[in-house]
Amino acid sequence: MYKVKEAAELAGVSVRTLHHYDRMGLLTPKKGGNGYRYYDDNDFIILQQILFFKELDFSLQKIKEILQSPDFDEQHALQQHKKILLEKKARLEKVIRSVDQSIASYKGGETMTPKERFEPFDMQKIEEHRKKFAKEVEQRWGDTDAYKESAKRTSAYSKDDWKKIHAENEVIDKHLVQLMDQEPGDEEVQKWIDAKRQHITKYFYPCSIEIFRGLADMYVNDPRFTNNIDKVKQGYAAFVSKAMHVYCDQRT
Amino acid sequence: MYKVKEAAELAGVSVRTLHHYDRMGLLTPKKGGNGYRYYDDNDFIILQQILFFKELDFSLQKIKEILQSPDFDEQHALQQHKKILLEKKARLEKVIRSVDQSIASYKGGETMTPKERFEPFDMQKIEEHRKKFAKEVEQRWGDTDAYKESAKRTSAYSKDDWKKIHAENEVIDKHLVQLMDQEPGDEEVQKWIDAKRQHITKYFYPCSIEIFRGLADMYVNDPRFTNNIDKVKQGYAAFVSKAMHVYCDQRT
DNA sequence: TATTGACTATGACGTTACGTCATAGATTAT
DNA sequence: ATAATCTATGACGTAACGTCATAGTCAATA
Repeated sequence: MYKVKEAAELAGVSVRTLHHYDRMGLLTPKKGGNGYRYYDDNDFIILQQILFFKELDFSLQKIKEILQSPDFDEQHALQQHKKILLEKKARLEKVIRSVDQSIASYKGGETMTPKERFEPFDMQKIEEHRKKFAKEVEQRWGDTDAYKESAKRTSAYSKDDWKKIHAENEVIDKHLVQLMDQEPGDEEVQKWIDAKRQHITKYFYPCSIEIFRGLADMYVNDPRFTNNIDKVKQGYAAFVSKAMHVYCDQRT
Repeated sequence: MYKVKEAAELAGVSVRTLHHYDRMGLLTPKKGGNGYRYYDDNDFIILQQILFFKELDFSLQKIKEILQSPDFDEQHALQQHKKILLEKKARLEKVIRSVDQSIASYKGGETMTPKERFEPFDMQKIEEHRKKFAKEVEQRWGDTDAYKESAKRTSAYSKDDWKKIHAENEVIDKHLVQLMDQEPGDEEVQKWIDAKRQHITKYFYPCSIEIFRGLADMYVNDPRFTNNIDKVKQGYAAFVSKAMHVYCDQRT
């Protein structure tokens, strides 16, 4: 039988935390006539379980559900939770790479312009764009397996994966830049535009014509995106956008 | 000149977010006679900078400092911030491995007992223990370089690092188990106890005699820890604890 | 035994970055 | 002119406690 402070010290948490758990009905120790909380061995076991799931980054609400529902599918919950953690990690890795690039820019010489600050984010913009459409898709077709699949895929790339993705994209851009004197409807141009779409489909999500057209618009309408793309070559954004529209028109 | 909603949509944030930034003085657009907020190109540049640093996981307060202090050492801030991110990532990876182990335990057969739930956490317990001491150390010697160094080290291990650390530890345990019929003060035993201390020093923190003694006590007093250690062999925790005490006694 | 110091309880506000109403005035479209 | 849409401000809600503030309880000391 330990009183709060002792119990808290043994478990390595704060007194306030135990108060909190008590109040929310997560861990309710016996109470003496004086109103004091007394923690016994059983309470400690529960507390350990709480801390366990907390380590796994579950919310206290979820933990309450887990510990208080005897038929809770813990296995499934863990699987689900792992996915979330992997997504978190992927996001973190993106962020770290961005910071790295920022640092590198500094070392490379003069201060970054505001525009340059956004360079590492081209792929993120694509992601944002996808999410917008994904919301619509979700509302239209619900939480289909295909949709889930694509959503899963995008958040599992490693550092090296991203490098590869970027590299492949550069190849496509290089070819298209060399074709900028051609008509947007030129066969060669259209071949590479198709490659662009395949690239997105392969690494991000099934890029439907609708979505592709949306991307084309974004290329010229979103200044952040335009600037980014035009870095490849002046006027490249407009050219690609036109070519993409031709591509989409041919397929509807 | 865009009104809030339009501006919000262009930037991909909510109207409430822009209200919020305005109120906290982070992004204050021009206001019309009707009290409406009007965002111009310059506001968008600022907003982009805000979003950039937000991606980097800075708090809005920090962002305000960065954007409003002309002599802010952005370079240094980025370096510092990267460290924090790497620590975050390391913690995340720990958690993911823990979840993996939990899942594996399920697949390995019967349901986990509460005790077994804590198995993956031996290293974390060591970490907790270190933190306790670290706090004292910090109060005694302040934020010294040596302390910072050791703190940095522990949160930078990769998946593979941990594997190696575990493997090395197992080797030590294996040898000690085979020496369990010897006296705790036996020379061979003491050699491996020293190896144990070196192991901790190498991978975690300079393991002083004081701290090592604390660990010895923990081995037998913290049931979570004891159970974990006794999995190696029944009675192993007590044996190691005794041997560690002998080791420490010899050195004070 | 009275007092002091350590501990306990409850209550309530603070934190972060907004989300989500609620209320009310302004603008725009029909 | 009326309705639909947009805008503003204000205020409460969120997660998991931290941090007082106030007041009662317990154990040791003078």
